[in-house]
Amino acid sequence: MKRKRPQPKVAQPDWTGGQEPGRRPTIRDVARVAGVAVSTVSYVVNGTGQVSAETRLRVTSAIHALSYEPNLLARNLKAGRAASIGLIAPDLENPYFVAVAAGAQEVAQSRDMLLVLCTTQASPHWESYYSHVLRARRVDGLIFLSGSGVLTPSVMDLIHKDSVVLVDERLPAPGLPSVTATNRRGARGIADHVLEHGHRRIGIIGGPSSLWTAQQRMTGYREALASRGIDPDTVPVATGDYQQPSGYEAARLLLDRPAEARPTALLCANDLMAIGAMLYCRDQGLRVPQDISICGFDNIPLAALIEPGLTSVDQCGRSLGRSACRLLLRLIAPHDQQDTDPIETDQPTRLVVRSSVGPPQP
Amino acid sequence: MKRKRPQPKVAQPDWTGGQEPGRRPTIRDVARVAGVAVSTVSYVVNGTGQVSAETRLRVTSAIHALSYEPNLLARNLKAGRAASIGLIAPDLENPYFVAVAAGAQEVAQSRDMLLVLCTTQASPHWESYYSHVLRARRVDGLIFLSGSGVLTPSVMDLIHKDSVVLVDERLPAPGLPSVTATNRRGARGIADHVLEHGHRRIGIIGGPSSLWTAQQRMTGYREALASRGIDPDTVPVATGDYQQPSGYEAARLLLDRPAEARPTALLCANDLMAIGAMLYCRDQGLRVPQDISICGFDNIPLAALIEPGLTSVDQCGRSLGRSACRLLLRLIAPHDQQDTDPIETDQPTRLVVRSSVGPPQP
DNA sequence: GGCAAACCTCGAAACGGTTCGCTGGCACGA
DNA sequence: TCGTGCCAGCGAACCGTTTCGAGGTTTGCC
Repeated sequence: MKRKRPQPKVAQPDWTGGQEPGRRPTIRDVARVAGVAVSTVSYVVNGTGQVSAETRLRVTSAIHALSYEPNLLARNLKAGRAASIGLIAPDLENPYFVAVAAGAQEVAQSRDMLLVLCTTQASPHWESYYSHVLRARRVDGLIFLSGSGVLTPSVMDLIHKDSVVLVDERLPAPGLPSVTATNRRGARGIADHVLEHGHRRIGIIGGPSSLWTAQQRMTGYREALASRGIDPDTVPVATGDYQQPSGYEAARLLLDRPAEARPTALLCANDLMAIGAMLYCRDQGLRVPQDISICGFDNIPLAALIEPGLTSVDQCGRSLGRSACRLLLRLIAPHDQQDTDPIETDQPTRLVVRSSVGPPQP
Repeated sequence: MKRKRPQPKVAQPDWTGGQEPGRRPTIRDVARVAGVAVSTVSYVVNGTGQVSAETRLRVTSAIHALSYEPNLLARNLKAGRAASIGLIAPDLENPYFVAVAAGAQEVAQSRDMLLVLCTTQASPHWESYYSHVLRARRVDGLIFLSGSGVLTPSVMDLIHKDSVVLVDERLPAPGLPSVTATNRRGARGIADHVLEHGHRRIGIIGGPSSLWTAQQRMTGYREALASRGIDPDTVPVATGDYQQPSGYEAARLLLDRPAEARPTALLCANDLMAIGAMLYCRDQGLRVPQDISICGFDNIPLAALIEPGLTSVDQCGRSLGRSACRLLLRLIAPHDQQDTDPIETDQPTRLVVRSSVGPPQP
């Protein structure tokens, strides 16, 4: 059904008439019904330009009559931006990531932006895939939570060209927008807390060593150990992937030995792994904290509910997500101050003491 | 900086030259560099049309030279669809919603679709807002999890006109695509399980009565009670909002009375409220399940980790999300069978027995 | 009365793709 | 030699907006 441009537009049936059911009214239909030019309708819709009260009325009533809604795809094409931001995160199993997403969505919502959610299973393949797709879609910006820690050149390239805010990642080359918590200080603090109870045989369950957060937390632990005269290099370490099952396995690795050689405390690089470790202890009949002390990191809601309550380090994911999104929006639209505000943000962490850490068995 | 159409395009600097830093290459730039028509480039990019090997090579190398990426906004405008689906959910605090989202994203990812995540705080205002915005953005379809239960006429209207899959909602007027679990049967099953332990004084913590799931679960509870000769109308009921604090408050309402008048078991319409109730019991020194039995619904991961383990009804949110997304995609692109497959799906639920339910105190 | 400044309104060129229909050239067979 | 048909490639319309420049009408002021 092609029209070969007959008389300009007059031959068209008056929209109110033969509907062509599937079609949705466009600005042109509105213009025709209202008897004005397309541009005038646009001015009315956007509140830009000068339009007399009478014309405005005609247009608005035409809009209602047709129940016209502007096509945002077209508007965005014209504007060159999709009015949405992308969030790239490893998964939604980890409540911490969910909290970050919730924070970002909260800010996006308040700014009439849409949030596109992409999960990568911590694989570089999906990370790079979504980076490109979102870029091609002209999202206004990206919030990037890497689960793999490998920032491929193509991703890095993109980070330089586009508005990207890194969360939980601070590159050696500084100057890239990023939002993190004070992981190292937090880790050092909780390790101090454990050591203050008198533990000397410590075990560490670390995160994926390619991840910045894991490195930082490990550094914090080692600083605390060294400051108490324990050589960090003698401390047994198992590495997990920040997910619960890996905590269980890591605990088995560290604890499956005679009691007198066994660590009396486990420093876990995140809560999910700490909970995995607690589950292992439960299965083995080891009591927490009497037989073994355990601490985590992140302070996910679960930490408060599990028995015993898990001592952890709070880094409010939601607020991190909010900060990331706000920073991103500032990068996109540098309304006022832009070089006054820092481009990197460190959010303080807070030790949350519950009951999973106690003095070692005499 | 307007050009007033001088010589058609020749005056333009050869793209490789003066870059205009911000600009990104378009299909026209590629065409110019490759020395072919725009349409030819399009054919190469999409693999449609007939293009000789030699020309194809010229085009692809131009594409690489410019590192051209097609503008998906433009493509989508032309196609009239955004190649993405919207997910409208109350919030991300409830792990059940997160599971649904994860399932939907999983399917979307496998189909090269983007997932737009919108949270509504269970308010009709945001529900209607996002319905319209997503429609205006020409998303291909919507997955709708209502938190308010009030489907305003404008939302209903949209549901009829667009591809929308309702989750956890079954309208009186059938024929609307929807995905649910067998809430009523599940509720009846878990109530039976509790009653089999010999409880006679029961309390119910219900969900928001405007919600279909809450109604269904309540009906299931009442059926179970009636079948054991307990008049459901005599059973004390408190209504929460499916969130944890409301469970705490509801438990206070139901349990704050002398032991001999107190329910010995609490049927909670979801896990979050059940956990709230457990927290209240913990604060009051009531032991679960010795002093009081508690059960939930949803079987969120927390249910397995809290002490004591929460007996619940599993409705795999992730799989519900997957089904919803698959159904949606089928509605959008009815490739083969379309009326053979049902448009409404009931996913079976499963009773998960843990240790929060026991016999009443003698 | 004349002129400038507002004030409205309109037409048309973008934005960056896809796709339809057409054409020029070539190989083929009669 | 001349159709015929096919293949590659081209040009232009179109998707639904925004926005610029220009034109026509009032209005205000001297």
